[in-house]
Amino acid sequence: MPRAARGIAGTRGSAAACAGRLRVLADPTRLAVVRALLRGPRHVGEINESVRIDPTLLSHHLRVLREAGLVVARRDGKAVLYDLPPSVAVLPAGRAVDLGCCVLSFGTRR
Amino acid sequence: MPRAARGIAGTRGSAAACAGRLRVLADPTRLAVVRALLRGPRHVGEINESVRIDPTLLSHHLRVLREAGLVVARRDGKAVLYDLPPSVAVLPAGRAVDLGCCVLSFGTRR
DNA sequence: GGTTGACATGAACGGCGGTTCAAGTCAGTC
DNA sequence: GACTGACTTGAACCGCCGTTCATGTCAACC
Repeated sequence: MPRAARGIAGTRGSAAACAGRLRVLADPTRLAVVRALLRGPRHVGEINESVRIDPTLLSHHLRVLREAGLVVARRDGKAVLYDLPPSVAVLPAGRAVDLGCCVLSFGTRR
Repeated sequence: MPRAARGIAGTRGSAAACAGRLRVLADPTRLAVVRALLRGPRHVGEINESVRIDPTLLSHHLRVLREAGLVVARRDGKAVLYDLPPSVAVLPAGRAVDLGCCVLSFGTRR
């Protein structure tokens, strides 16, 4: 288990947990994934149209996000559909994620 | 220069820059420092009353925050006073920091 | 049931980042 | 101007994290 996810599990609600979740998002790929999912559920292939990296690498990043509870996955036929769990997506719709300890909101542009 | 700060300097405004700034905050100590400064300027000694770590280590973290532009320092006699630059501290007063690419807001409790 | 397409998982490598230790700077005080 | 107090800087260690390569799984299709 990655350090960030383990930190979250072990210290839920503490400052360390907050830093742990931020650490999960402190990666361009994972941040791009979350921002893509803010616009709605996406298959892995669709996500990769945004981030454009080796699918294996994307899968690893998705695992980190999953273990941090920042995304959820479910099978959709041959593909897998990723989405933000209700606890993470907050108003204003498609513009912010709730990390529990803090809220990360993105600008109106883009 | 730390990777996070270098990433910011080299890719201002991009997703990588955003991730870089998040990475700077994705550390319990640095997060605690910023949260302490949200309540107003503090000397290093005062900051350390919040975070309780080796002063040398705190100094290193403060340097990372400085190089990321998330804090500013100025001499105050024998001590050094740290503060959030105006561009970073945003409304609601003492509750959020503006990273340029996104805004990080903290809950009302604590 | 074999094949293909779409992802996930495991192992291993390399580099960055947090920490520590030792030394340096800067400003007051005697 | 030596001394102390408050930080800062530099070098070095080492573990974690992002990446890659190789392999495994799961579902649809023929």
